[in-house]
Amino acid sequence: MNLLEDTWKLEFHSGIPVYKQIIHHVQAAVAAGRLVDGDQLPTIRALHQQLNVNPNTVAKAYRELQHLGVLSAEHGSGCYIAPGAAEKSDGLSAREKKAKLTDLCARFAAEARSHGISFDDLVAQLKRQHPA
Amino acid sequence: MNLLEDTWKLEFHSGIPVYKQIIHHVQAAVAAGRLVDGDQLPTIRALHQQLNVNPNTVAKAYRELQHLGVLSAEHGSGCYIAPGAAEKSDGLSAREKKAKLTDLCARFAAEARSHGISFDDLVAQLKRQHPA
DNA sequence: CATAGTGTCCTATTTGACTAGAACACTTTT
DNA sequence: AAAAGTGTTCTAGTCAAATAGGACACTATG
Repeated sequence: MNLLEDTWKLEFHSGIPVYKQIIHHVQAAVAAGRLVDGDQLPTIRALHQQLNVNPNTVAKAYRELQHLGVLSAEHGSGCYIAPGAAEKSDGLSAREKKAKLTDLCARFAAEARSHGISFDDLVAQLKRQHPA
Repeated sequence: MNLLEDTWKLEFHSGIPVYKQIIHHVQAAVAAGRLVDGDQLPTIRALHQQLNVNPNTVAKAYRELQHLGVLSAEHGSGCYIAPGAAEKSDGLSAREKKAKLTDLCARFAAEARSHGISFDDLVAQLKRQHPA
């Protein structure tokens, strides 16, 4: 499979950082089974050229994916999907996951508001509780 | 009641902006009934002096509180709790609300993670869905 | 009317996240 | 060995949010 042939619709003005969008694309591909253990990912320079972003931005995304355990970067060779990467997500497709995420956020925000908790407090507390 | 006598433990290194902490303190006091309609809040300069923060930081908090409808600022006179401010929050005390918030965040994060949704996606989606 | 006290506005300064560019270090291939 | 291709690292540049400092406008009090 070749990620380069996909339509990576990066949204530069969505407020979501580009490097996180890249992460999300890869995670979705892994979750959907389009990328499996050992598959080689597009080169940092290849993605940088295709997406018109800085090589370092792609590198940051790959670095974080590496830290998440979904990819293994080998210096001088390339980046490959790490063994067991698919197990780090459930079997939902990207669309299903997005729908679930939207629903989850809606319920969460509604419950918080019903308790008189402000949205900002919510995010602040979430960040504080976040393990990593 | 006198807010100045309270222990306003501002956490400067918590990642939560100071002005939001001030907002939270006032909201908690209103929710707990320690502040009622017509009560005068500490002067911007008084709070600035007590908390060792810039007057403008306090002003920003008060401005936002005013926008939230919990306080009414009268130019040249002072800031007062707006009528009906208490109705904007439920009957929980600050401590109870905080406990509820912590619990809510924990359940939320756990559910998201069980679906393979990353924490950052969570926050990004929350922000996008947030009406205001 | 003058003075002191009040909220408001305008303009930096700081801080952190994000992105960018170039040089470096390692592997593979020839 | 040499060359090309790879990930890595270092040093800025950009932008927004948060904070800071001072000047302004209004009100109450004497």
